[in-house]
Amino acid sequence: MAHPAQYPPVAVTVDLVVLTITGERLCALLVRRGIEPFLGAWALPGGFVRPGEDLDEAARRELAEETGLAAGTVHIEQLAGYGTPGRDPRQRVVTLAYLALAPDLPVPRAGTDAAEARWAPVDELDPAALAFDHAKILGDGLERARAKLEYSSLATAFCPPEFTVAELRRVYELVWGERLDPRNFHRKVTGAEGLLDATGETTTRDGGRPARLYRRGPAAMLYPPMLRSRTA
Amino acid sequence: MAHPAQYPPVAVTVDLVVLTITGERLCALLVRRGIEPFLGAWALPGGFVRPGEDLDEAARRELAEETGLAAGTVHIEQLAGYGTPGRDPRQRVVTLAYLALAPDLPVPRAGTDAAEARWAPVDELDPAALAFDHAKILGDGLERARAKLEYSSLATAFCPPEFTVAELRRVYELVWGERLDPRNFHRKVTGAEGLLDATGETTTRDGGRPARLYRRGPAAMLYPPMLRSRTA
DNA sequence: CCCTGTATTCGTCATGTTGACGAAAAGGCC
DNA sequence: GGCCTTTTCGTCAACATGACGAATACAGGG
Repeated sequence: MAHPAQYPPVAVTVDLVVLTITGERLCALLVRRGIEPFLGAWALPGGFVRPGEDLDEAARRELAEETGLAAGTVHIEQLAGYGTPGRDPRQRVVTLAYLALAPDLPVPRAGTDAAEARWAPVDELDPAALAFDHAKILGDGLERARAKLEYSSLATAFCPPEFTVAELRRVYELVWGERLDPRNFHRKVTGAEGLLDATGETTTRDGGRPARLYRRGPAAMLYPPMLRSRTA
Repeated sequence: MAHPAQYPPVAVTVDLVVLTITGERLCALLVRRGIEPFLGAWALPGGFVRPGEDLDEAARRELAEETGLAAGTVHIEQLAGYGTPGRDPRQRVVTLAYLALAPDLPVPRAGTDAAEARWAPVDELDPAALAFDHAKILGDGLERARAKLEYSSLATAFCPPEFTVAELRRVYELVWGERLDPRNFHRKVTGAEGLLDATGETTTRDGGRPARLYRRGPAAMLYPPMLRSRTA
């Protein structure tokens, strides 16, 4: 390992793939760039890692800045690193992408560096319009989220603190873009140990027969996994 | 996004978790550090990303330098980024860790910056003795490998080009540290579509009845997954 | 106040997969 | 030839899944 000083400096940033479900759509948080390069283009929220700041810390700070969201209520995890030379025309920039999942959020506020922010439905978004290599990062984030729904309790991160089985099912349906049988889904998730904690309350906000309300259970993993239909 | 120049430079490195199976053990490649800090301590192989070099490219280059191995025969994938301030006492260093899996390899040669290199059995390795935060990186790499055996064809990356079902089974047993029933394992992997391509040849190198030889099939994913026994 | 519509929740049944284990096949070795 | 080893093929109960019927429990409208 040679001494670092011989190499030109590299800037390190974090970028966020923030996903939420608003109404009937899976949406990603985008900000409109207020500076060059890609001035005016839509991009993932993000920013430079500050001196003395941990990577996770930087990601949580950026999330709070862009969404005004307390970090306690959102799930956040590292996604991957991207550092292809030339991905930022200004200089060498290596970015650590993070995946954040949140329940239905209010309209995002514009951050300090972003002229504007919006929730973009992922299925009607033109990936080529995104700045930098953010289309690839967003795609990787979506794939990670889709895959993790299978074997983890990640889907509950899209739900408010108390939710019904039907609301959880809609998370799966919207993220996977696939319809699931309500009865089999109900049997599966209520049978999975540690996934759901019943509150004892019910709600009729979905119409029809009152549905039991649940909270996130202690289990992080879903066993046995809930497998997507393979159309192989 | 503010301009990068206002922040002090950050060095970017790649570190490698290289795993192989030698004889009856799962081993990780370690190098003894020839310079400060942690002079004389064991560490994961790695080095600085060069200007104009992609991250994956840097990982493959380091792998080749440390093992003398053609990149074609080993599986390599990005693991995670680590950038906690102070993880390198010299300056701020963000590292991108990569996971590499290889079939049984010759004794590694010492790299340019490493005084010495060895295959360390992971089950009798003192994690606290590793330099930097390499114990955590190694642990994350092991967990990634263990998890990916479940739902991918990754185990074949530990095998030579032609292998028997029993050899593939031993990969699972050594990585998971768990014994698997030979008959059920055989049924599972020979039934998994696209996982194995029969060569038509057989071998008796494992003793006993001649075993059919297979090559890696086209499938990257293993469906349905092979689940570890949950001792929950 | 009853009737209808809607969504949840509980069952049933055929099908496929897993885990545990018996037993035959096919070589090496003495 | 007899024995040992390991692979490979079957069997069977337990379990999970997919498809679907049916009862339950509310809201809303006449």
